Amino acid sequence: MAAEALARTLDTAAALCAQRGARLTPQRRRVLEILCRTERPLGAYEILDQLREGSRALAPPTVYRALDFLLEQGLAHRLESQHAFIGCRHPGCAHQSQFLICARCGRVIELSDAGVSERLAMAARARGFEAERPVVELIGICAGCASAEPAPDCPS
Amino acid sequence: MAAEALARTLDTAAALCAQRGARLTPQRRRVLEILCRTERPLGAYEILDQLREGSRALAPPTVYRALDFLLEQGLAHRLESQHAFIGCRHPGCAHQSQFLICARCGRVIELSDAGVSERLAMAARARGFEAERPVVELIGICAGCASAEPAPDCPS
DNA sequence: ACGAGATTGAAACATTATAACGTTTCCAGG
DNA sequence: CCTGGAAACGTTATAATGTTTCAATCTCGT
Ligand SMILES: [Zn+2]
Ligand SMILES: [Zn+2]
Ligand SMILES: [Zn+2]
Ligand SMILES: [Zn+2]
Repeated sequence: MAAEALARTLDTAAALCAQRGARLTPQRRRVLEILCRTERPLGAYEILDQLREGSRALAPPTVYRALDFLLEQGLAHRLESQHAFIGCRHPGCAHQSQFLICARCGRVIELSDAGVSERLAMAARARGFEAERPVVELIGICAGCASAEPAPDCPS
Repeated sequence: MAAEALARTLDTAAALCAQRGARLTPQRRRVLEILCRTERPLGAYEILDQLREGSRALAPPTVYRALDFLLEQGLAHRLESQHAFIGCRHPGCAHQSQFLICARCGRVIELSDAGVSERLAMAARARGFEAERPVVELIGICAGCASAEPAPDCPS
């Protein structure tokens, strides 16, 4: 994420937390910044490595606690299929997300497609199931990678 | 799964594999049986524990290899949000599944809702994204648990 | 029988995540 | 200003999940 957009995202996050009485401490803010600065999703231990830059010795719970907070506040998302985390692309707006995850370049597109959410809700309701936490992730090939690469059946 | 249904599922699996030239070895068959006999999804190490009953000392790769085979053949599914595996409820029929996972009792309903699949495909296609492996899991409360328990806002 | 390829056994290792416990920091009320 | 309770943080150890590696064995077509 570009520097300006990053600053704006962090400001939005701070405002949201203030408004909710939640504390976006320096450490949590730092984790959010690391997440948002990166295009790709990051594993907890990758975040930890970046947090440690500057010779501080931090342990796994530190980063997992910060992530729990960010997930609760809707400032970050967990990609279950990747065991990784990503900064939310539109924090504040309550949203059910779907993720398009490129298996080649690792980039992620965060959607909030109402049609998909509705269909899922319908399917669940029809079985008397009350959905609380949807996990919708499509692993595949993004537009950029599809055009940059030869077709799957192209003779090299 | 009841004994009869289990036997039928295993026979179907054997027939499918034979037809494809894939080898449903005793070990793989045993893992499939463990998966299908159980209502709930099972972690790899839970399966391993059951495989070991009879004092054999098996290592993790044994069960992961069997699971890889079953996943490839569409005889089992992996629940990404649970780090667990489940036997397919309708093997043979090519299908994209969605899973309703009860957070209370652990039971799983495997859907193959065409409307959901289509909506997802549309949303992806609109972004030039070619989905290869969909992960759709709704965590929530199943009908049985909802009726058995007091409402969330019920004063105890 | 022979050999290529698939399957299995076994040990070590890598990665991801949490439990448990103590300390520090923050903030509201006295 | 004190002070007590809650939230946040530090630290160690450990649980849970998944992979690499290499050697031994089995299967099947020739
Ligand atoms: Zn989001
Ligand atoms: Zn890509
Ligand atoms: Zn299935
Ligand atoms: Zn239930």
